[in-house]
Amino acid sequence: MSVKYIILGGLMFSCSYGYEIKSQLTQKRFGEFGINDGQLYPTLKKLEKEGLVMKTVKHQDGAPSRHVYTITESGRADFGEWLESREGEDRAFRYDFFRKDIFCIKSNFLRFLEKKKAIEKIQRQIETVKNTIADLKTARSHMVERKVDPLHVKIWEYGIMNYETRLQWLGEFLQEVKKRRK
Amino acid sequence: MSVKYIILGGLMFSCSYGYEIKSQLTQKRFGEFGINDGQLYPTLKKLEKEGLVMKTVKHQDGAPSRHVYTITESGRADFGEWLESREGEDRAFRYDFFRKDIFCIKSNFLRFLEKKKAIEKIQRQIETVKNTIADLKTARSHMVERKVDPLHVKIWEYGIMNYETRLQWLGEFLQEVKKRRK
DNA sequence: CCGATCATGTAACGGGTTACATGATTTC
DNA sequence: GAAATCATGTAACCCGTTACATGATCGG
Repeated sequence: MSVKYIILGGLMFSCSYGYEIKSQLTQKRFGEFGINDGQLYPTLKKLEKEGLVMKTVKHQDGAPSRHVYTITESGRADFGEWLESREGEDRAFRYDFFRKDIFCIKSNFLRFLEKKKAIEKIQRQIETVKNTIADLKTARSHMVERKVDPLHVKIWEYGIMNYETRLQWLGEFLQEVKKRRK
Repeated sequence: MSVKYIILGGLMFSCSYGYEIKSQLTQKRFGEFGINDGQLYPTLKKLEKEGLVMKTVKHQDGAPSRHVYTITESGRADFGEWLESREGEDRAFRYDFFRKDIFCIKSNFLRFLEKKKAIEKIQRQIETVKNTIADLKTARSHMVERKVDPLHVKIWEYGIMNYETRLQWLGEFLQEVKKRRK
């Protein structure tokens, strides 16, 4: 469901076409954070069928045509409703990150791994997280350079804070594992 | 895929049956963090078909039979391989929480909401997070009382740390939004 | 001429959720 | 007598990913 509103939200700023939506997301967000084609194009079609967006084909000579989508009044209404609603902001989602964080799930079963291997696994994760933080910070300074809306920068900083928390916890967790005899 | 290994990992400790696996997860993890039937039972069947677990039906008089599953050697091997592997510990997952955190996604579009409503939304989220932290801390003290493995408590604490980071960020984010003119 | 970039799509699969379906016993 | 608990399952659906498929232009 979120992809629908990521697209619709993008079209709230200005009309656009599939390829641009995709590249804006991947460029802005540094790398893997994109929409895959297999979801992007069918979603756009579906939104059109539902009357939330309107398509106009823009022919270009010497280049493939662009299917430019514009958000309709009904699309704006749908988006506005979603934005205002509490959908997805519930307490029910509170344990999500446990279930979805495979490193956390594995951590619960660390006793089934030799101590040495367990320690190595945590240390590897620490390195990964350090790299992630570095990348996020690089992206952050690019955002500041490009004078991106400070609110968007602030949201990005939430990512950095999250990974810094993770790094701190990993350090504590590593000590806890090292303390164990077996 | 994670459900497979959550089940298999549980069976590494001791053999069990569907209903018990389910209630252990929901009880231990406080509430909504369970497996739904629609996934639990088919997964158990699939694991049996793959030879990773072995089923024995335990008749009880005056109660429905229990289908008790025991992990096989091949199941242990499969689980051990997964646990040792780096599967799911990648950098590729670094932006996951942005995409999957609907409050974050909405935050990017806050300009399309009246300032007053945006502030209310953030304040509501702050309340939700405060409640979540309180609940997680209650669960934590129950764990300590029940003398749960300190490693599991430490993993639980990661959840608490995460939500405390979120709370801190929300406070900063609220200030940022309040600063804006429109 | 090869690979990158621009541009659009479809088909198949996989994992998870919701809802549906059954039925016995125990507790209030 | 109703509701909760114990216990098992299926069917349909939704969202997302991977892989496949096409084709033109531009830069090296």
